[in-house]
Formats: sequence, structure tokens, C-alpha cells
Amino acid sequence: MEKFIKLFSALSDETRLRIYLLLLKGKLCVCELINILDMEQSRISHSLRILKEAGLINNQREGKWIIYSVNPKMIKNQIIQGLKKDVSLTGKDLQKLAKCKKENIREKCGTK
Amino acid sequence: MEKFIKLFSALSDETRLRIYLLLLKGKLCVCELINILDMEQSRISHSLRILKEAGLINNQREGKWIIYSVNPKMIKNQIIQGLKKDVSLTGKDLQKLAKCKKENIREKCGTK
DNA sequence: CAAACATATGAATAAATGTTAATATGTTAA
DNA sequence: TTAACATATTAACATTTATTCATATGTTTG
Repeated sequence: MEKFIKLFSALSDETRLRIYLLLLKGKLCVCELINILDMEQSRISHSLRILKEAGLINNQREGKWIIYSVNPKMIKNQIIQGLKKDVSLTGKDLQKLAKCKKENIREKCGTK
Repeated sequence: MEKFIKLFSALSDETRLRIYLLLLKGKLCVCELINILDMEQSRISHSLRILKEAGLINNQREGKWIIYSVNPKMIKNQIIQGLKKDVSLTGKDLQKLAKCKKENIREKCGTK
């Protein structure tokens, strides 16, 4: 039961839910999430940590980036399937995601 | 999305999750929940309120009691189906529930 | 190797949430 | 109709959680 309480807690915060829904669309590094959500870096990092501790996501280093992705084991879970089916990102978030990919934000991240 | 955040928040607390799982087994009045969970009355009431505001449960008056039950519309939701399938009450809670029904606690509630 | 970069972490603070205690509301039964 | 009962509500307090700021870690590039 504790495991599920962690799961529900992780998903009961807007920032984290948005992050998780974004990751369901594909892998992202932290700077891409910062760009899409337009939030502080440490806020994103903390959110990612909680999602990870709930077992919802994984990460792996790739050069100077750390790439986050959904945990495939969790995806099979019916709760997550339901989430995927019923909950969706705003159009704005989807647009931002598309723009981020199109403009290859990952490469020109620190360039303010 | 806000609706789902409310849903996840409601389920991210042990007391409320236990109450919801108990109600999935059948209707209960507040004094039965107090008896089963062995918690303060106001704590149970507050928990029930939050579950209700999340749309997870309903209530109806029946004589001097107020009977709580799961919202059937929600039950159909895949997230709830997943919860139902994967999350279970402890043996202790189940025993307490059985005992509460067997001893007809509802009728002799104030009798300490 | 030093500087710039990408991210994580820790501590301090702010905000939200859960718990308790006291009281209020509505119901039944003597 | 008053007392006992069942539950809700309110306010105070305690605890948890989220956010920010500052700093640390590990990586790449010149």
C-alpha cells in the first residue's frame, strides 16, 4: 500500500504530473523540461527526484545531459494506463514540447 | 487535469486510501469506520469530505446515520479499476471490517 | 587544466495539509 | 421536549510538502 501512496503523491502535484505526461511522449533532458515548463532548474530537479522515488521514471547520463524517461515496468500498470488514457497535457504544453524539439533546445541550452 | 490531481491527492493519504478500500467492500456509516480504523471521529469526517470532494464517494442519510458508499461513476474509471486490482487492505483491516459487521457495531455505536 | 555547462543537493523559507479539540447541527427515542 | 446520539464543521496547532537560493558535483570544450 505504501508503494501506491507514493505513486499517488507523486502524481498529485501539477508540476510533476505535467512532467510525467511529457515524458510519456518521449525522453527529455532536464534543460528541455526547464524550457517547456519555464520553471527553475532546482524545482524541476526536485520534481524529477520524487517521480523517480515513486518508481515512475528512470534516468541515464548521455554526455553532459541526463535523460529522463518513463519506467517501462510502470507503464504496464493499469493505473498508469488509465492515467494515460484520461489525462492529457494542455495544448500549450504540447506546443512548447513541439517547439523545443523543433528548435533543438537541448543543444543550445545555456545560451540565454 | 485538476480533477485528476484532486483524485490522486485524495488517494495519497493512508487514512483516506484505507477508507476508500473499505467502502469498495460495501457501504459503511461513520461510526463503523471509526470502529474499524480506531480513529477520532473528526478525523474520519474530514477524510470522508476530501474523498467526496474528489468525487470518489457519495453519502446519504439513513435514520440517524449517514451512510457512505463509493461513487459508481468513478468505479468504471480505469484508474480506479487498477487501484482495485492492485491495492489491498491489510488482513487486520479486513478482520476488523468482518468483526464490525458480525457484531453489528452500527446499532451499538455510542455504547462504550 | 580552467571555464562553461548540465544537473543535483542541502538548507531556509513559505505554503499546504493533516490532526486534534471544541462546538454546532440534525436525528431519534425516552 | 429534553437527553442521547451520529456526524459535520470550525479553529488552532503540528507536520509535511513545495519552492527558492546557494552551492556542490560531474562533464565537456577550448
